[in-house]
Amino acid sequence: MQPPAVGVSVVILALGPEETAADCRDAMPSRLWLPLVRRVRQPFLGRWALPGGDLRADRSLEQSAYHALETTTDLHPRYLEQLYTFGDPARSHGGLPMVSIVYWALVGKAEAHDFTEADNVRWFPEDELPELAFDHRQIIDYALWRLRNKIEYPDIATKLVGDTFTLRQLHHVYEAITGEAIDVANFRRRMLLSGELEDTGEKLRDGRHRPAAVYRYNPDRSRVSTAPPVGPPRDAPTIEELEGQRIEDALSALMPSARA
Amino acid sequence: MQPPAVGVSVVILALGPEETAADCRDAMPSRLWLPLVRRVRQPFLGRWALPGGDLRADRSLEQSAYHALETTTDLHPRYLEQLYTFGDPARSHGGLPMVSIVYWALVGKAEAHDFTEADNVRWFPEDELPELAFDHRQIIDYALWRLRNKIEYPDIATKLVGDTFTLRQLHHVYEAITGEAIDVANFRRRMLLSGELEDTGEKLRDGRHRPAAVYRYNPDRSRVSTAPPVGPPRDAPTIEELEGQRIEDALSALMPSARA
DNA sequence: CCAAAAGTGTTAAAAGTACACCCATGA
DNA sequence: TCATGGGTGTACTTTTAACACTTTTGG
Repeated sequence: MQPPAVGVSVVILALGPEETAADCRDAMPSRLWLPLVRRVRQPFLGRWALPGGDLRADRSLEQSAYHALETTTDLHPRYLEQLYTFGDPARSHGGLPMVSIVYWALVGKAEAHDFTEADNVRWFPEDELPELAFDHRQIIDYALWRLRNKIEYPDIATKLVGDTFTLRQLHHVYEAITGEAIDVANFRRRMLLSGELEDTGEKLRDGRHRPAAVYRYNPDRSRVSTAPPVGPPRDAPTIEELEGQRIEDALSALMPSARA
Repeated sequence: MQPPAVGVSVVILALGPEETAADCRDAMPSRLWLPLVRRVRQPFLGRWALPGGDLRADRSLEQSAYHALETTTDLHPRYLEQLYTFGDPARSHGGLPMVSIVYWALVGKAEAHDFTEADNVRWFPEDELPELAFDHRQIIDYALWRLRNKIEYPDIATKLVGDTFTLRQLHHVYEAITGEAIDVANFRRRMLLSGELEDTGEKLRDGRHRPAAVYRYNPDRSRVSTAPPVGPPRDAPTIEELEGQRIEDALSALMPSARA
C-alpha cells in the first residue's frame, strides 16, 4: 500500500472593511474575510479552495506554508501557525489520497487591500462562503474556532490591525471575532494592564469626537510564559527570520509585487 | 525537488508505579513514564526513539497512529490526539528528509503494566530519558507541555488512572503532572462541582484509614462546549470506534498479544 | 449646548486560595 | 487512643462583570 501524497494549505484570515448596514447608518463591526483560489483541475474543477502548495524536502513546513501563501495571494502574514494535519482517505472524494498540513495565517487590515484580485483569487466573508472543494469548509471552521479560542492573547488580535491602532479599533477586532459585545471600559483596563500595549503618543481623530490614543503592540517579556515551552512546536525559522530572508530574496522571482 | 517521506509517531504517556524514596517512607506522587523503542537501523542505530510507523493511504492518520502504537508496544490508548507535525529538513540528521505526524496518547495505570517489555521496548521516567534519536527529545518535551496545559480538564486526568478511582488518586495525578502541591480540599470541591464525576457508591480502603468514595468519569453534556466546534479536528474514527473495529480484527495478524 | 466617543471610578458577584476543623477507620 | 487520610466549613483575596460618571472634541 502506497503512502499518500502530502501538501500544505493555508487558511488566511483578515479583517474586512467596515460595513454599513442598509437599515442603519452606524458602521457595523467588521467581519472576517479570507481569500480562496479557484481550482484548475479535477476533482472539484472550478470550485473554490484553500491556497496551497507542495512540500519540498529542503524547506521547513512553515516555509512551505509561507511560500504557498505568498505565491497564490501575494500576501505576507503577520502571524503563521500550524493548525492541524488532515489525512483521512475519505476526504479526497475522488482524488488521490492526500495528507494536508494546514497552517492558519493572519494578515493586517492594510495589507489585505493590496492583494492580487485575480480571476482565480477572491476574498469571501467568513459567513458567506461558497461551496468549497474537498473538506476545506471544515478546515476553515476549525481555523475560526482556533482563532476564537486564541483571541484572548493580545498579540493575536493586534495581528489583525495595522502596526498602530486605537483601543477602539482593537475593541472592534475582539467583538468581530468573538461575536459578542464586550464592555469597553473593562476591555480598556485589561488591555492596558496586560502591559503589552505601548502608547505611541499620537492621537487619532475619527469623527467629530475626542481623539483617541494610538498604541503599538509590544510584548512584555516579564510575564509568565503561557507560550510554548522549552521545546516549542517550532521546527522552522520564525516569521521574523523569514521576513529578513524575504527581503534578501526580494529580487528573486518569488515576489510579483514591487518592493525595493 | 522531491517531497519528503511521511511517517507517524506517538508519544505515549502513563503514570508510573508509586515510588518510595530512600530517605522517607511516604510514597511519593508517581511520575510520568513513557515507552521508547530501540532503533534497528541507521541513522541513530541503537538509540531510543518514539514508537512510529508508516502512513498508509487507506487509513486515517489517527488509525495509523493507533496501529503504530499497538504493534510496537501492545498498548491500547485511552486517549489519542494529534500533537503536531514536524518537518524541518534539518531534523533528520543524516537520514532522508522526513515529515513526522506526531500523536500523543494516554494509557491507564493498569494497562501500562502488561505491556511487552521486549528487548527493544523499554519504559523510562519522563525526567530520566536516555539520549534520543532525531529531535524526539523536543517532541516529548512538547507533548509534556501540552499535557500540563490540558490537565485542567478532568477528562484528561481520568485517562491516566483506571476506569474508577478515588479523589486521592486523581489528586496524585494532578500533582504528578503539574509538579506542584494542590490543596486537597479545594481540589475535591472543584472536581465534584465540575459535575463530571459520578459516585459509584463503592468505597476503597487504602491503608488503615477511612475508606474513600470511588468515582467514575462521566462527561457532563450540559456544560458549555470548550471542546472543538462543529468542524472538529477529527478526520477519523474515534477511539471508541477503533475499539470496536479492533475487536473484530483480533484474529488478524496485527496483534501479537493473545486476546479472544 | 449637544451628541458621541474617550477615558475613569465604584461596587457587587464570582471564583480562587488558605487553612482550621470534624469524622471514620484499623491498628 | 492515636495517627492518618476522608471530608466539610469558613474567612479572605483576587478576578470578573456591570454600569454610572466625567472629559474632550466638532458641529
